[in-house]
Amino acid sequence: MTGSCFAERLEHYLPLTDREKVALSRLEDIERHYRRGTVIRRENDRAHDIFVLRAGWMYSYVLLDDGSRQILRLHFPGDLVGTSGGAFVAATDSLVALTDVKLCPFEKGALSVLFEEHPRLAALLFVITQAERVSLTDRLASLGRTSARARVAALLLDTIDRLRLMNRDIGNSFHLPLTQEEIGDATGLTAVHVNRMMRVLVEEGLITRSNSTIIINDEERLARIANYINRYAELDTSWLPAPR
Amino acid sequence: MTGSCFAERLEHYLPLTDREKVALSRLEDIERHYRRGTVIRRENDRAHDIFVLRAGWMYSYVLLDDGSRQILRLHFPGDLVGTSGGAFVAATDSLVALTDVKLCPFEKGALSVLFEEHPRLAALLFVITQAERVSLTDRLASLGRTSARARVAALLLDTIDRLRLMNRDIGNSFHLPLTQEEIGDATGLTAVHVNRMMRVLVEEGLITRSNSTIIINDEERLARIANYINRYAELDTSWLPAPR
DNA sequence: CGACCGTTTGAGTGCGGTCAAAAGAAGTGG
DNA sequence: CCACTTCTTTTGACCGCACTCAAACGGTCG
Repeated sequence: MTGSCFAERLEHYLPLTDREKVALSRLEDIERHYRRGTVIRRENDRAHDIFVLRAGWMYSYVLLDDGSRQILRLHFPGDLVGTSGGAFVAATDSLVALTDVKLCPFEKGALSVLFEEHPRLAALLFVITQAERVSLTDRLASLGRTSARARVAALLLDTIDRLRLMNRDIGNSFHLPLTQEEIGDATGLTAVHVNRMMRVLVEEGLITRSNSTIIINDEERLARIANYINRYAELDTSWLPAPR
Repeated sequence: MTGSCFAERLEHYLPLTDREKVALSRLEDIERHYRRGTVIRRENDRAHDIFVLRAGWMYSYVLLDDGSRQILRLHFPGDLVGTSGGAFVAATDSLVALTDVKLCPFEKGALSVLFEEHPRLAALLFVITQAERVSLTDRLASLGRTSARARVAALLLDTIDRLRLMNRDIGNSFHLPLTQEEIGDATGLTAVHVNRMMRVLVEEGLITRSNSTIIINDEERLARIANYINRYAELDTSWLPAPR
């Protein structure tokens, strides 16, 4: 164990050298704890830092002029969070802790060292960023061209597949600490309609709910109605430079 | 002039060294021409190559099971196209030429050299990828939380701002070679409703149309109703490593 | 135990979709 | 260069999915 959560995630795609692991562990020198509901950073705040999410769930969102909210992405342990700070002086989105979280902030300048001394890690970072971009385009198609029922289904599937990345033995159920309001803000629906769609999925036997635990009964059929593709299974790392 | 279209784009953010320019020009060694309407690459094709778009417009899209199409992004001269190929063996989207185009394909392995020998360029590539990711999240909020009228307005504004990146003296008008069907597929609307919304924008005096030329009469008000932010104006390159 | 937040359900509305048809523009072949 | 076809735009009438508003119910945390 290197103690680096991010290294652990990256090793799913590629075995890392010791030097690389040490470099990555630098990003997690500082660990901070935040309570459920804490706003870690607001849109337009200065974006000095990027974060490694070590434990707990977060999400990023934007508020529109009319007061409505769009949740841009859920974040799970092992994720790099607030990466848009790498491109802009001011944060483009807000970050909230959905559960209690352990978060490791690092200055974006720390990436500079990575790019200079660890070209393979930098390239892997690029690959992962591309995968996230593709995941966003999947959601774009979901919001633009699929029904409310399909959007809710897609959110559930995306969530379980991403949880599986860091936790192999999840099976077909997981705890979902999102309110229906939040599911609505992620899928572009109202809380009321999310409720109805969840009930429909239950009635169709596709999922089961008890409290905030979701059981996915028929993953294949759910994926078909949601037009969902699991993008996280396999990345192409064949072209990366040699490790240092 | 280096002859590299991509280098020219990057110099808007950062003056490049001669060595860097030479490295970038490698990516444009091969230039191919395609006619308007040509499908350059289909979803699930092998994604060996990434492209520099030298001239003309393109777009990337996905088809859903029910036959509907979501246009994921428009591409303009100076853009890197098909970058998702960097992360996946098979293409995640299809690429089509909207006008006649000049396109420079390069193997994704060529990026490896960039990461090893030009850390600053690699980091700049990372920055630009992040900016594109943010642009996608803006569209996500647009599709998820804004009206049809606002979505069409946002598409027009995003287009003109991106054209301005490579062509300073565009003013407030541009030629839009998209059909209303295509605008619909980009904004998650039907062609019929796009037509209606365009007419509304004209009636409100916000834009003027003649043939396929768009004049933006009141950019500020249009941006307000569209909830639009120009993300391309300024990127934070302060943290990048030293050039080589 | 009460206050609060989230879930659930019902009734009615409206934005954007669907279907259809006609007019206009652009490409194609003789 | 014209006749024909096909694609695109435009407009009208109607429909339905998802939204709004409202109220009741249930869980949870001071």
